[in-house]
Amino acid sequence: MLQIFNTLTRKKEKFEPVTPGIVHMYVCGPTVYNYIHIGNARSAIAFDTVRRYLEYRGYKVKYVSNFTDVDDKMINAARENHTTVGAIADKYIAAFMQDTAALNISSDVIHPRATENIPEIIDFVKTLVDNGSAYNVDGDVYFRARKFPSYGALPHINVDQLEIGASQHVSQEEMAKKEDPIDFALWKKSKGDEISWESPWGKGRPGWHIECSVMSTKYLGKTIDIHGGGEDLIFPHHENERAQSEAKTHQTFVKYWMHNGFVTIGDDNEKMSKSLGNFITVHDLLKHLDGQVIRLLMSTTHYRRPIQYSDASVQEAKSNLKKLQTAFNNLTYRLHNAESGDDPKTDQEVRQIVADFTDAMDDDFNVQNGIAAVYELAKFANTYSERSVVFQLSIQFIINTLKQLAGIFGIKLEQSELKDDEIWKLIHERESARKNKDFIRSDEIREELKARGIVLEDTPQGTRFRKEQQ
RNA sequence: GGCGGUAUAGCCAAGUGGUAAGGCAGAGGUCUGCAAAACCUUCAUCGUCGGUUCGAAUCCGAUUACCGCCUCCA
Repeated sequence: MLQIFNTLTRKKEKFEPVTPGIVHMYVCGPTVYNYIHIGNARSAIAFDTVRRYLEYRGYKVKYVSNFTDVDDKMINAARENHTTVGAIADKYIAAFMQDTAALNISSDVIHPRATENIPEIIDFVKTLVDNGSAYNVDGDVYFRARKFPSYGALPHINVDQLEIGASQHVSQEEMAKKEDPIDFALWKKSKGDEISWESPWGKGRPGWHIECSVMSTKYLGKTIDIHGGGEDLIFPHHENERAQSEAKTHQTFVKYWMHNGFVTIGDDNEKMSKSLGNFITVHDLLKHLDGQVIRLLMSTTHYRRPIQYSDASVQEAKSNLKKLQTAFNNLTYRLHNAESGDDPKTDQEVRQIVADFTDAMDDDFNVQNGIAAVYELAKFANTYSERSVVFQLSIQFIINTLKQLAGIFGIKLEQSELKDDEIWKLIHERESARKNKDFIRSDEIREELKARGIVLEDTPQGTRFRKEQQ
């Protein structure tokens, strides 16, 4: 039985989607005014891993993740670069697609943009104004938060105990306009020449929270199964989404709220964020690091725990990735020297490991126990592939299983191929040199190939090769 | 000030009452022409203090430290 920790109830709950067999999930995406940093990547990876596991469990998943492509930061970025908000968005959305592809995040995602849903946003806000949930003050529209009975339930806060302006991000003018300090903007009046749209309240643009409510309900329906994002979004962003959505539809907005922990960095494990300026972009990281390493590091940390990003954690992920690839290579190599048929006892042991994996992952995506099962399978694979007699079908079964389970973590296991004839010649030359006990020549060849990134390994079944990763 | 999270070996980390999974790094070994890879062995009493219990990392109380949120944030 799959259980998910719901931020709203702070409990693990049995997962039962609204429609049996189908999961509707929405994950808050980035504001596209810069390259994404590894904190953004963490969120995308965490929920992509959730998605892959749900699919493994047989669910069909419809996945929506937005791009916030208009807000103060977008406007400032456009101004600084003497270009348009749209151009900034296009540039960084393209970069986002590249970066997330390198992290092997599924591309089967609907990516709506706020600016492409303006009429729907205006309609949504209009409904809230009409039913008394929101009010217009001279072109700015605010939501009456206190009027929503359960306001504060998601973040578990008592509205009266909020320290007004604690984060020091709200201007005096804005405070003066609101009926109540906790009210939040649905629609922002245009300040002169900045990007804007016509609306019943004059020229303006959407507030931040409204886009997610609009796009979530538009693409996935009034009640969705999973809504995800970083834990910094719990309040106010997700609480505001919940309030405004339910004030409009009078139905539960989200069944399971899921929030991922932060990526921390530095000796004091400080949260990585764009505003703190301590961020590493995925774009830069990929220049010298295999995306699969980052993927493994992040998908094997439980989504609610912080990830300490450091040289040590990257190194560990590198080693572990290599471990998986090696086990896969060892098996694949041995496939050529296997007896036909299968070995039921081996298959049974593999199935047991898969059962352990599933048990772990069913428990709120307990990936540490899940990956432990995968490492056990890798060890089992290595031991098996060194047996004197192995069976093709069993090897193939282990390969398929290893590939499938690693795939849930976003790790692609593929057979490396050597297309270069010259390299093959050298490998064959070395084999005959070894037969003639000409170890000087054979070591020479091994060194030469190593310098070209190809490592040779001698086994009882012959010489095998692998490409050395960077 | 309010709310929440975390504290387990050098590092990452599992574990919700019965005498501490797994991984990385380290050490020793097997295998190998030498290697590589793999495999085997080895490496902690769970922040501190007190309590409950036959028995606690696990429950209760207190305490300390670090991190996060309180309308920019994944």
